[in-house]
Order: sequence, then C-alpha cells, then structure tokens
Amino acid sequence: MALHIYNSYTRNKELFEPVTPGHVGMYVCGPTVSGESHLGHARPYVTFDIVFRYLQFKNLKVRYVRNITDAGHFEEEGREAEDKVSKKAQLERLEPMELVQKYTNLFHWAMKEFNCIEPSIEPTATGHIVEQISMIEDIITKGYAYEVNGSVYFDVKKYAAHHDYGKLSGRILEDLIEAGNRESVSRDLEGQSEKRDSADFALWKAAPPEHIMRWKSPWGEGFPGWHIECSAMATKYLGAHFDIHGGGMDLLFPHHESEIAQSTICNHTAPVKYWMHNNMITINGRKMGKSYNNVIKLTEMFSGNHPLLTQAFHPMTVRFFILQSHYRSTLDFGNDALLASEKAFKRLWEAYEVLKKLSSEGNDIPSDKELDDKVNNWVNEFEIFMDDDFSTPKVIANMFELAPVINSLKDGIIPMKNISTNTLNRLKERFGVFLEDVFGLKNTDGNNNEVLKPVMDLLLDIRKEAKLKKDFVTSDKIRNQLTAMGIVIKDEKDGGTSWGVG
RNA sequence: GGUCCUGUGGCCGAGUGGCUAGGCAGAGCUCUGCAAAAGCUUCCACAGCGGUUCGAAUCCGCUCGGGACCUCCA
Repeated sequence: MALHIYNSYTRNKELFEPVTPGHVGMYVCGPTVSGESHLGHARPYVTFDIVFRYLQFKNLKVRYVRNITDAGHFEEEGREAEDKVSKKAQLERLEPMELVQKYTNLFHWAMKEFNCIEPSIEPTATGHIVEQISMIEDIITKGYAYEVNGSVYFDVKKYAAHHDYGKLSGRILEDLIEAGNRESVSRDLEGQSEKRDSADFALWKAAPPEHIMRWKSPWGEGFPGWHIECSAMATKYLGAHFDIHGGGMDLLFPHHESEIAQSTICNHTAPVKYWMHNNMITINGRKMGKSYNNVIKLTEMFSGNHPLLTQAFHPMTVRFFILQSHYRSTLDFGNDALLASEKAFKRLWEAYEVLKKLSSEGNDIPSDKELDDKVNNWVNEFEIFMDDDFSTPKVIANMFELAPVINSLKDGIIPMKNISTNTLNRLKERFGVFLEDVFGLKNTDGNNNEVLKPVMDLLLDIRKEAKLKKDFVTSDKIRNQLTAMGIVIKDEKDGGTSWGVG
C-alpha cells in the first residue's frame, strides 16, 4: 500500500515519493508567540503531528521542523507599521522577549497536553536573523529585490515574468496589482509609494525609532519581513528542495506564495514537493480568529471557563474531535459536538482496554469465517484509509465497527472461537498502534493511581460480599458514594467489577 | 468586485455514480436485585429546480444559502 497526499500546489492527490528515499523533510508554520493559542491553532499542530507519526509508522526517517515566530510581524504598510510583539509588550509593560517566552511556554504546554510529539527542530525567527539577511542579499544580487529607504522589497512583477507566481493560491498577478492600486487610493499612500509595485512584498523593513525589536543590517536597523523567516529556516534545515510544507489554508496567500518566490530565486528550484493545508475550525459557521472576536483559547477549553462551554474538555477529547473530521474539511465547533466526542472517545477507549485483555490460543480456524473476514478487513483498512490522504475519520469509523465485536467477545456473546487467534492478535496489535502511536491518543482517567487501586480493590471486595448476602443497602451505598466522588463502577457479566474515574 | 470552497438526518461528521459510513442524542428490547456499562433493533438525510445516465448525495447547469482568501491570521 502506498501513501497518497493531496498536494495543494497541483490540487491533486499524488503518490508520496520522498525526495531522498527513506527520509522525509517536513516544515510546518508554527505559532506567532504574541498571544495565547486558541482552538483554531490546535488543528494544524494535531494534523501534522498525525502526519509526522504516520510517516514514522511507514518506517520513514522524518526531520520535522516547526518554527516559532518570535520576531513579530508588522502590519500591512498603509497602516501603522508596528511590530505586533513589541506593541503588545508595551501595553503589558513587559520586555518583548519576556512576552515571547511566556507565550512560547504556554504553547509548549498545550502541545504536551495534546500529546503532540516535539518537532525535530524548533527554530526561532530571532535566532536566524543572519540567515535571513544573507538570503535577502542573495535575492538582491540576483536582481529580484530592491532597497528603498532602508527597506527591501521583492520584485513580484519581475519574478512573475518567468515564474508561476500565484499558482499555489490560485491568484492572477494582474488582479493583485489592480486590487492593490484600488486599495492604495482609499488607504494610506505613504508605505505604498515606497514599493515599485503594489504586489511587491517586504523582505526587510526599516525600523521606526519606537520599534523595540531591531537588528543591524546592510540597509540599516530594521527587522525581517513577513515571509523570509520560513524560507531561510526551511532552507537551512531541510535544504533547497524538501518533501512536505504544511500550514493552515489561510497561509496560502500571501505567506506560502511568497515563500515559493523567495526560495525559488535563491535556490534555483521550487522549495516544496508536497504542499499540505489544513482547513479551519469554525464557530457558528465562521472561522475562529482574532479578527472575528470568536476565539476559544486552549486554556479556556481545558478549564471550561468560557461562556460557550458547559464544562471543561480534556485535551484528548479535543484531539479526538479533530480526528473525527478530515483535515481538509472545515470543522464546526460546538459544545454539543465536543460532548459527543467526549462520550465517543470514552467508549472507544474502554473497548480498547477490553481488547488488550482478550486472548486466545491455538485457534487456527475461525468458527465464524464471515466475522473473521470482516474483522480482518476492518483492521486492514486502517492503513488503506490513512494512505488515502490521512483519512482519520474513516479509521475511527472502523474502530467503532470493531468496538461491539470486542465487547461481545469479552461478554461471551460472541464465542472466542469464532475468530482465529491470528485475527485476534492482529486486531490487538493494529488497534493499539493506530490508536496510541499513530493517532497519539491516550488514557484520560486515573485508573493508574497506585494508591487508589488497592483501596478500590478492598471496597469492591466488600461490595461483592454484601451483594452475595443480598445486602443491597451496603452494596448500593458503596456504589452511590463512589459515584458521588466521581468514580464510576460497572458490574461485568463475568461477575467482576471494573471502575474508572470520571 | 475578483478567485476558490461549500450546503448530508435533532447535533457533529464520512462519502471514490449502483451495496444503510461512523459518533452523539431519541425510541424499544436483552442482560441486571436495581442501576451503570454492554449487546441487539429502530426512527430521522442528502438546499431547490432542471439535465446527463439503466441508475446521482456523488457528474453538468441554474437558483438560493453559508464560508475562505484577496490585510497579520492555523
């Protein structure tokens, strides 16, 4: 089976063939640490964590680079050219780097909560000013950028004469120029007049006196432009041409389009073989974003401290919620949807716990060939579905098909002999690999508490004795009190009792 | 205004022209001292109108609705 990836650049599903056999270079646009991450931010990081994990499952060696944008991007010229990071810092009376540290820490905390594997390299923009400057110099030398008043701009028109500018984002240069010209009339004229053409974008920006974050450059003191950091760092760590570049769909233009232009000029080759873009998380049908004022921060998500939330949601619930839809579809947030995911995930995980305890020996021939085939088929499809552009929702659907079978095997509703030992073992192995290793899901309750376990064993033992004596007052008292404490107990068909927190 | 995406049952969501995705919620049943859990069964769909086709949620056209990008944005 071979992995196919939907390539945003060609708008087709393509067979994935690494540039260097056995190795994969993957770059994902990381967070701008000028504020707290919200639910929308969770999507790309969970999505590409799955990609990272799955590529490794496929026995590929992956170098996963995800940057931290800590230099702060200025806003569009025509408005105030202020550095977002330093602006906020002044408001909060913090050093810019103090702010950067705070939000970087918060971001890392959230990633850990989501059980996202750390990237191989997590470079910062401020740590690569030198690389960015030399890349800009290179572009100037090659004649595709020009300096004006200490700022450097990329010459889009010149680039577009011989390259496909706009292909990734489906844009036509003439439209951009027209739109730009129209804008410049109604907007500010100052910043615009510096550029030779409205479609040009900044590589380096001269810093006004009040700008705190500034670096020396051949063009005077300033700070890097919007897009150059990703190009510089991707090139440095992954080379001129690498496999996968990921990010949110909203980065297609201008960010990724510009990255392609810059890198192509510097490296004489298109930087990326497969462009991957995740879709947005919406809330009431609208993209979650600062400008819409409809964000739910991750801290609010995990604490339930938000008007739209009826309760706290565990990071694994959110992760599962994200995996239940395909990464290229919009995903509509709602409290009810999260509640549904919470229950669904719990049920699935409990089935998995049950599955781990099942065993059979020496049953070579299944008594129910049809069922045995079905199980094998569902299990085989895990990989087939993932190979088809990471269809996590389909894999989950199959897991839910398997859940009743697993539970029935345990309860004896389906005799163990109905499926072969091989089938059972394969089911156990694959279910675990996909649920834990590929999907990165993990247990959410506290059954592993070393202190609690013997206490629970004792209580359940007493309750069992009471039940045998038909002393239901005592047995119900234990059960009800435990329920009140948040511990749910379940009487199993085989006479045993299981329990769980939450 | 330009470019593109999208409209699936109470909610969230898969859907490659023909075979009920799945989850949550609802209803019934089985099991159970009672519950919970589990199992089984079941209700509720493909925005509208045309067209192509033996056959369309799936392809085409139109209408209506929603959204994204064109500005930092996951």
